[in-house]
Amino acid sequence: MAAPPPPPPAPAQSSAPAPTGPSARNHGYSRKQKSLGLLCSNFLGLYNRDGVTSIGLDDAASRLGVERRRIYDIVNVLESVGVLARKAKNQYSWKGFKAIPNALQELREEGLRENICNFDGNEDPKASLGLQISDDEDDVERCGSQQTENSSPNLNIKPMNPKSDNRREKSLALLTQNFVKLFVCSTVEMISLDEAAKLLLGDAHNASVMRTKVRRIYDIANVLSSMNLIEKTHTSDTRKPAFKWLGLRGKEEVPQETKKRAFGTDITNVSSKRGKVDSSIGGKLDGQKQKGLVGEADRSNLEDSKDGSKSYQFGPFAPVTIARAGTGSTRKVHDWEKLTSTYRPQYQNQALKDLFSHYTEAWKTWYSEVAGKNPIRIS
DNA sequence: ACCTCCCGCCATCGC
DNA sequence: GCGATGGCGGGAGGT
Repeated sequence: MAAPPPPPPAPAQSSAPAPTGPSARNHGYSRKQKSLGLLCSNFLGLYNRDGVTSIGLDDAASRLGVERRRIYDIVNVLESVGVLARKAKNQYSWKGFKAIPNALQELREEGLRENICNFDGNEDPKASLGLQISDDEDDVERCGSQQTENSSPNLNIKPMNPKSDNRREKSLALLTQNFVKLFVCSTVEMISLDEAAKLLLGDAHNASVMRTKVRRIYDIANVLSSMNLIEKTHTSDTRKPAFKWLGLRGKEEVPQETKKRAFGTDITNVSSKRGKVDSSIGGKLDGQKQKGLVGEADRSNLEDSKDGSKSYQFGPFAPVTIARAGTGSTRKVHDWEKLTSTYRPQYQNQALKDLFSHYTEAWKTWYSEVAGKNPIRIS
């Protein structure tokens, strides 16, 4: 792989238990520091900048201090929404957030074509959602097995043979796309976890299958929420976990970071083993209040952005402040059609770049401090 | 006790 | 045969 930057005592991919140096401190280990969402935020912070066109998985893994397996996870969902495109083995090309609108548009069209949509939040979704969500096991009857295959340019994973199609069918990427279609193709703004699970799996006749899929949904949701495409919440009534679509608009309300898990508010996934904390790195991070690199930069930029009197709309990273636009209580924010056409153009504006450069600057600063004085090098 | 979801084993794929 | 991918679910942290 590339010259491994000295920083993170490289958590061995999956080798020996890497005896965490001097007895791990007290700032005990916390899963939050290793969430997929956080990892994704860091990943984006690392690569979302000018000049980055190609991303090497090994490079990403070592920079982020995680094993490849985790990189595959985020890369798969990022690819599903167009941010990345597989180029070759170990190589992905960075498309950036500006590619999201198109990707979503395509997913939408695809979904409409497949007749996935139009279910109303309240009704029994399964009925209307014609998702090609065959449940495994007896799924052999994959519908069309290719629907996803022939459209989206970068949403796709190569054309596979019918056999591997089976695998593809259960892939995180497909699940992600279908999950997104749920929102993009309908007018619902919020979908509860189990609703989503059912929609994406058909009625889980099998509890274990369901549990597994739910795990996947959590995975997906974590990265999507780190991009602010969705927000984790819970149904007002039942309090059941749910996901709110933020899509290309902003949020209208600050997602209280105080919530259980505030993705993108902490930095790094440095240590590796569960139950361990890299004393050196972890400690420093701790001390430096690695907080908010992403989340905050994000938010603060919102400020900067408002200055950006330039009429530009924020995308996934929409500043909370700005997003307040339609404070209407009952906004069924889903004029997708309008949104896409409206946002697409603006997406490629300078302001967005500024926002991210600021954002990455913060990361860089932290990185060089914590990780050792070495500047970041993008492959 | 239930919810979340990290972790890494191991089946597959592609060469 | 081998490295790259990534499905999958055990089980531990979080609430």
